[in-house]
Amino acid sequence: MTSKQEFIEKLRNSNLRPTKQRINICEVLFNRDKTFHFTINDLFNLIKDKTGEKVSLATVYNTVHAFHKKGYLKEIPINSNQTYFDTNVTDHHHFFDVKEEKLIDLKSEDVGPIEIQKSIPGKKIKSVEVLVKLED
Amino acid sequence: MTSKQEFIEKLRNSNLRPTKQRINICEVLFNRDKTFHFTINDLFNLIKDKTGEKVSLATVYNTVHAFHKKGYLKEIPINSNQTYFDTNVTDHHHFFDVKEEKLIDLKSEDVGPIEIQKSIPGKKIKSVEVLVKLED
DNA sequence: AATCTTCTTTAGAATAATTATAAACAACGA
DNA sequence: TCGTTGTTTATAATTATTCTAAAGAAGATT
Ligand SMILES: [Mn+2]
Ligand SMILES: [Mn+2]
Ligand SMILES: [Zn+2]
Ligand SMILES: [Zn+2]
Repeated sequence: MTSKQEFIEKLRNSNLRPTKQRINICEVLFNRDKTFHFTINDLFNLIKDKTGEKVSLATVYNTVHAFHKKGYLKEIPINSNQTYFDTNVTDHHHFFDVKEEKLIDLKSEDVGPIEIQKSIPGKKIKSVEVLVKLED
Repeated sequence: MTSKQEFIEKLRNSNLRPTKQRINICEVLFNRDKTFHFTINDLFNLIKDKTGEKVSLATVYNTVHAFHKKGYLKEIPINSNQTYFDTNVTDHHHFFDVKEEKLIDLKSEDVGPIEIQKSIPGKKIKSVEVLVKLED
């Protein structure tokens, strides 16, 4: 499988040695067709389910944060008791289904360009994110 | 002072009896010119500073959540270790100065109307919020 | 005002997400 | 293979938030 080499590359780029545990984490994170929105706990449970091997929670946290720092994962701002991450690291917006606690990607076309008409001296814009909360 | 009557009204509308502690909380929350962005801890410390009286942390949490439920406070979605609230409960967007950890209001005109061109069957839009992160 | 009922305050305990620790272990390069 | 450096893991620590229950205050009733 070619993907394992990609995982190793991602890990090396993040200054992480490619260990069995980290490859398993990559398997769950990146071996999928569509974007993946998750909490650390989601990921932790999926690793055991999908690979049959357990990885410690500390390793999951550490690896996710290394990927986040490197830019392989995005953190989505939501007020929840858990932090949400996203494998889609491009600039994009979200629906958040409050009841289901699920994130859904919005394409840029779904929202349109956002022009910020205000600026703060000495500061520049790092990101612009739209969060659309959904209810029943 | 007329404001005390307003505080009592807000408290009653929130199904809270107007106690000394809650009036002090209102004093810090609502007796100001411009919008106030805060964490529970900010508020907790300001109460002691500005009124000279201490209110227990539990009471601050309870009162803030009652106001939030009633719609007198807004919760701002940010990934921080603490939850941010806002006395400006109108629909509006924010700058977030990542370094200073400070929120700044954006007027609707500063962002322009946002038209969401996608919908999810059975769900309706509850809110649309833009968060613009600022860096140096 | 005295009394009764219901709500409130508070200190402290409980909970839960995240981070830190340090000892056993694994990857890497020589 | 050996030595070095990075990694895993169980477990403890930290921290924001919520819960608990006893003592106190507010509101209603007389
Ligand atoms: Mn996404
Ligand atoms: Mn605001
Ligand atoms: Zn991170
Ligand atoms: Zn709330």
